[in-house]
Amino acid sequence: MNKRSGEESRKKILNAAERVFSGYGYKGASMRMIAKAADISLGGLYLYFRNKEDLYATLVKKGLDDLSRETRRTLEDVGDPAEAIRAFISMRVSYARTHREHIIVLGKEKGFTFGVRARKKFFREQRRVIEEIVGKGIASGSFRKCDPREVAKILVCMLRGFILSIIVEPDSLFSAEKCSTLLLQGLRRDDNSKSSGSPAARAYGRRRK
Amino acid sequence: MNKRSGEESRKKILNAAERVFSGYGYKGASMRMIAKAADISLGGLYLYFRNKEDLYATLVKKGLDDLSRETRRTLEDVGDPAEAIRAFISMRVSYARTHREHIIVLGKEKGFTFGVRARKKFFREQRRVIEEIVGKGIASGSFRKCDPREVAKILVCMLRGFILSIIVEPDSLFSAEKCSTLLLQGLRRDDNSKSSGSPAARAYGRRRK
Amino acid sequence: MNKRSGEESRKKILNAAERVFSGYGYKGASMRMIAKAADISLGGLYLYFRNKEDLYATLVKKGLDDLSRETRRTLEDVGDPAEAIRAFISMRVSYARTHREHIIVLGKEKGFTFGVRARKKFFREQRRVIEEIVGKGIASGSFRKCDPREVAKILVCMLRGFILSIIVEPDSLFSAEKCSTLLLQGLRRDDNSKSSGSPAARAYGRRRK
Amino acid sequence: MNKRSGEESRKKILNAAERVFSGYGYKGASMRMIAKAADISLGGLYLYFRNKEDLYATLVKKGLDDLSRETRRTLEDVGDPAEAIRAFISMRVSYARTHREHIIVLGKEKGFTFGVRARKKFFREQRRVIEEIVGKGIASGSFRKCDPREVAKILVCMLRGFILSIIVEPDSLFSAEKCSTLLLQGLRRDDNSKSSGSPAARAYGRRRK
DNA sequence: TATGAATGAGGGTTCATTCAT
DNA sequence: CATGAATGAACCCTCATTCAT
Repeated sequence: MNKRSGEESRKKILNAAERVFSGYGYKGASMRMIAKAADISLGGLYLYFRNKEDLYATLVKKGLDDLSRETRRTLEDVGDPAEAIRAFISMRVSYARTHREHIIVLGKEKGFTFGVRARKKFFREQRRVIEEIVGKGIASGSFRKCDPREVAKILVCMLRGFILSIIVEPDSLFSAEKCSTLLLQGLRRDDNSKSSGSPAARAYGRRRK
Repeated sequence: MNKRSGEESRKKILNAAERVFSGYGYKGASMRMIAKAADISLGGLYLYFRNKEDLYATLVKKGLDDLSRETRRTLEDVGDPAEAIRAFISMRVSYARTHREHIIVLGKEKGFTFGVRARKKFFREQRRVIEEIVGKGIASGSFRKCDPREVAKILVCMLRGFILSIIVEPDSLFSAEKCSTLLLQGLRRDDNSKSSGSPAARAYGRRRK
Repeated sequence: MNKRSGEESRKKILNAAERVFSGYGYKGASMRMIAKAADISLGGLYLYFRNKEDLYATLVKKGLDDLSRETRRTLEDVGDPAEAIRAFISMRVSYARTHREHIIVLGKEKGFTFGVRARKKFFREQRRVIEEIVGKGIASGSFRKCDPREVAKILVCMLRGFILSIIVEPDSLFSAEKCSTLLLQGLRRDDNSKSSGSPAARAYGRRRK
Repeated sequence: MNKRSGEESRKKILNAAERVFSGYGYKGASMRMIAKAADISLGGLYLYFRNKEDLYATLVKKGLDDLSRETRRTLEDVGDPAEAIRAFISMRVSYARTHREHIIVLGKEKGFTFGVRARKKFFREQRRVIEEIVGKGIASGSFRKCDPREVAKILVCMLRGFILSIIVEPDSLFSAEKCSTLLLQGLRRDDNSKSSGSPAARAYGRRRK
């Protein structure tokens, strides 16, 4: 009967579920697969989680909480905004690489509210953190004038892309260092100037409705 | 009987499938839903596509081809590297916004090789295009010295993140303009210098295995 | 693939479901059993009925409608109240015997509204019919004074018991003739009198709270 | 650990089981529900009862024994047959009303022999009791000539219907008084006569096979 | 005596796919 | 070309029952 303590089983299941969900997506993962991966019976899963969604939601919550904590920890000792940006990117990239099992391709279903909500909140927080850093950078004069909100969106988006890439193109990942440098220094040489918007770019924008 | 020409039916199906796949994900979409959306019988689907995977793969291929074409078209007249970068980002963002139904949350299954392969090839091409632009920029002296491959990876990753964000956080999308500017000019003020890599960032990298 | 016309399959399923439901009860019957009994695949069931409840409800509705029609037909030509009572009982008993498969031990579940509602309506109608007959009998002077509503309740109850007995004690069923006679003539000899309520009966009623 | 004496636990379980079975039916009730209602562990149930069926059977046996005892007690002091009939009906109706939780919609399964057997025996006994009363009534001249067996069947059937009605139509129950009176006096006025069986009734009987 | 974690068969339902028409 | 009835495997979940503690 393979008796173990309750907490132990719960953890085994969460571990297995993480692997399976991350490998097959929410819909693609079956409770049977998870049970097998956790070396527990099918029914056993339901002793610890009300249903598939509950199991998934627990996993998501745990993952996001962990990442939130890690973010706070990373930034608490860093004063310089540029350093903070570097540290943030470095941490997130490193975390994504080492916790690739946390990455779960989200399912789309009616009433699949929890995961989405938690994720939104998480990303809102992350953006706020970056906004603050950038804001401080501008205030201190070390960053040029720009819209901190927009920078935050871009950074978060990029990291989202990085995470997705880990799954679909793990052999083409960028380095955190290079990414930070690019973001901080830009592509142009220093003497270059500031035109915002160009004929070609606008042309495309117009061509499409 | 709903007679139409073969080609017409095929198109109807592809259109419907795009809508349905993009709305429910690969696993979440059922052949029945697609058949209904295409106003064709369930069996009819199988006259035009061998199976669900085939239908999906066709869709992906079409989408990527279209985007490839669009990319070439956008860049063919642009000489200046900075302009090219702007144009590229602008086009991709604009395209993603207007073709959000092309975006399909990818399914993961054993033997789901085609979509992945095609996608990889597409992104490899996209990276090559950017590499070229950046390479030219460096050669012409308008860009600072950097690794074009790495820049390409970063840009592609960012756009991937943007696309995913359209689905999961459509209210927090960045603007192409701001993004281009950030990438070209960077965050730092011009007089700032070039340290690559910092204590804090490296610290985190080390803390984790 | 065992192709048949849709209507044919539907009927086959309804027939099988009637047998299985009546033999095992609502909960005790499984869709698999029904499918096997109908010589159709499990999935095939769901082409004709949305779910188990729908299948059951269809069956109940059909049965009650049929019985309602039969009731009307039986009574439309009968003028004399006593004859009507006899005819009614005779019909119901005979119907129950020949359609024992219609009898389904009702399941108890949350949200199992349909069957219950339809049944209630049916029995309300049946009581109304009897009330009318008894009312006419009293008016015409052939029946003694009594409460037609109460008589109706009693008769309907008795028939309900009969139906249940068919399932649980098919070897101890009463005859419609004898039953009618008892109801019409009563147990006592004519010269006997009318005391309503007796010491013993009242005693029991009081003993219990 | 919730220590109590064995007998106490047994009773708690039986009480809980009665409530749960009567509320959800045999199939609808789960051992978990019963355990929870009895405030005992799931495994604990199986210390007192071999399995679900055993628990159910015990309950049925207890209920029927109780009712048998009640029946004997009610009738032991009643001499007059008419009074006995009244008392019997009154007791049964009153008992059913106050012990509605004894009523369990019976499950039907293969090998579900016990409940059925006990019930059959019980009803056979009940019929015998009534037969005796009616027989005495006829012998003493207070009842008209009729078949005591048939009367017994009818009465038992009616009470069975009453019990079922408590569950499915608790707002349409007849009164014991009125029922007794109807059975004793019949519907017809005294001067009415004796036809046993009528064209209409027989017509229906013949129409159906 | 008592617990509750564990099992696995079986429940209702969906779905990609096939095929006679 | 087109239909839609039919299939059966697989899905999520529940349940009676067992057994180490």
